[in-house]
Amino acid sequence: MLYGFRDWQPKHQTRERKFAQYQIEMVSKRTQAHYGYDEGQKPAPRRSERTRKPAVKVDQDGDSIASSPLSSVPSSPEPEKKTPAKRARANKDENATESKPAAKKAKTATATVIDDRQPGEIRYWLMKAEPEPRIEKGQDVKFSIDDLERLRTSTWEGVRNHEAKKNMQRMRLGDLAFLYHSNCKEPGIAGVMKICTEGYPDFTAWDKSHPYFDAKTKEESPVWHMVDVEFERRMERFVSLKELREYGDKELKGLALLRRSQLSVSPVSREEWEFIMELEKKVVDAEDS
DNA sequence: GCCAACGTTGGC
DNA sequence: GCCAACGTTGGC
Repeated sequence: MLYGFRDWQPKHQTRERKFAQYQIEMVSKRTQAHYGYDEGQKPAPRRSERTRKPAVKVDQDGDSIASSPLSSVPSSPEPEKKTPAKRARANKDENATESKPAAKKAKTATATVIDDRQPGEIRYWLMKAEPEPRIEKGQDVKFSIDDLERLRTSTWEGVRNHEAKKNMQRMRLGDLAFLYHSNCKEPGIAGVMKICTEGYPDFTAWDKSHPYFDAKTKEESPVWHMVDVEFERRMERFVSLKELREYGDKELKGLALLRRSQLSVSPVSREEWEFIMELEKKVVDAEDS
């Protein structure tokens, strides 16, 4: 398993070395290829478990750590958007929440984010992908539950919104996420995935040929981060946005997907997660979809 | 294709 | 720091 880029020292370490700092168990081929990972040298699983500090410092827009070692971040680095991004185009809200007041300070100081997760606690997320073909810089950025089922694991690159990135940085190994189909004929939840690496720099951001290239960022000081995800299962039945909205003023009143529709990576509370899992089991009439 | 809701940019 | 113009997301 990858434990993230906490100790990453961008200027002094080779890519291979950086990669070796991870604990690897289930990592997408793309990540393996990028960091020169070789099966034969798989590091022994580090059980030491990461010790998490109670509080972390993150700059206001959640960037935390981008230019400095992640050490101060509770978790991992930040994610990004788009390759899979294909997945949803980025989100924008990040800054929204961090908002201006915070932003101002951020430049000069860091805001403290409390990592109040209990030991062993799992958190839940929703990540948007675009299942229908869309060409960006000559490449099709579509990504659906079918693709993930075939690949088994995938990077989740391409997120170019700070708030979404921050959410990815808060992810921990073993967290679960809904794969949501967006910007398509029938938007809704298509499957469940497991987070299999914590955040690390999104290497597509400095790849000129990549659809999600961001000319303003550099490998020496990554701004965007991503995670790797693992296919868990398809939903037993597709749970559409329309159906979720039926509970928008009740059980799912606080669901970020409904309240912040432009955020591509958003949190789901345990109650919301369990409610949606129950919804999945419900038998629906064809016309009811 | 339309358009609402935001986010970003840049002039002042 | 304000705010108009513009760009993007994403449902419909």
